Amino acid sequence: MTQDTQLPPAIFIMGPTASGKTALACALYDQLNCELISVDSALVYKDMNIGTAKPTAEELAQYPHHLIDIRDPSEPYSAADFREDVLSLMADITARGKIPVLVGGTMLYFKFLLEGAADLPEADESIRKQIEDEASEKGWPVIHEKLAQVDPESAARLNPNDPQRVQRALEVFLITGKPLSEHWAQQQAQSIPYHVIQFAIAPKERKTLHERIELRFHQMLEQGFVEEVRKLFQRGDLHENLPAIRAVGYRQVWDFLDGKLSYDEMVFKGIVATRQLAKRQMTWLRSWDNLNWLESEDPQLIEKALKIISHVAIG
RNA sequence: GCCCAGAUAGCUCAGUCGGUAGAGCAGAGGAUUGAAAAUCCUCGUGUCGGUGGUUCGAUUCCGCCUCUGGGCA
Repeated sequence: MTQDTQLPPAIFIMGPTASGKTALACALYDQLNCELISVDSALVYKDMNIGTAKPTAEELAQYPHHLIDIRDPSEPYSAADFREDVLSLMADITARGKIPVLVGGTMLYFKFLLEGAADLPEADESIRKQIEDEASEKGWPVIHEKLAQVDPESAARLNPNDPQRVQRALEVFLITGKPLSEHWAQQQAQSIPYHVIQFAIAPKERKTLHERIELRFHQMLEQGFVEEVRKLFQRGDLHENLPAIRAVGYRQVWDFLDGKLSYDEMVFKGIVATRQLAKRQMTWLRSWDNLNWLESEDPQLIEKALKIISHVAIG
């Protein structure tokens, strides 16, 4: 990726969950002429506040974030939706003479923004259901074989046990009559029209991150996380297959409310799921290009970030 | 004090009719194109509680000891 300093600046703050991204973003908001955009697949949902570690209403009043509370938990949001929303927001913010500051842990969203995405149809619930019904009857390997007949390239790439991707590849073919691999081949290289300064923030030691995650999960429970999920549970129109209800912590509390887990099991599995999320986020970050790494526990954190920003973007 | 059952990977446990052992979970690494806080892949040496005996060979059989459950007094 080339960094063209003629382009307007944008700042990314990425990192695993519980690493202190929000605090850094708010500190930058105090120092820079900027607007904050959340890059988080769970913060988009209304009525999911405690378990997503969403900034509080007071914090949001002082530090407004775009792309928070923009969907009901019953309405799925996607990486492509994000790409469209964020590009339009970034253009508006830049037009106001401000710097867009993107903060979050949903790495696929950042990737879509940086590298673009193929021109593909959006999810089709009826086709997905049709594929799922067949899969539950015959098993996913049979669906994979079916995919191999129409899109051998994708089938070779995908594991037969990966229902989500096998389903998506077949879905794309059924909607467009063209294999996913062909859509990819036709994809145009898209570069982001901003001069992006990217920060990654994480504790120095994995152990520290694990401690922060465990502490935070217990704090969420004290703050009424179970009651928050109970309200969603009692609505009656939500279910475990929705992206919102599959979110870390929500899924485990949901299973507790459904009688599938004891309270202690819920707590253990909730913490474990959060650790595993953080691990996957770190995997993205390790091979990410052009990162400026910051340590969560560094007392000079904000100064260091500001120095890099003034160096690269303003100075 | 006596009887019974246990003691094996970080945790829960399986197993070896005697040839030094393997699952699940946890953990680690990786992948990631409209669900991504999702989904998937790879990775298992540990005085088999201690000690003595039998044996070519004991984690496995036997004795004793320690600890943990449960029962009887």
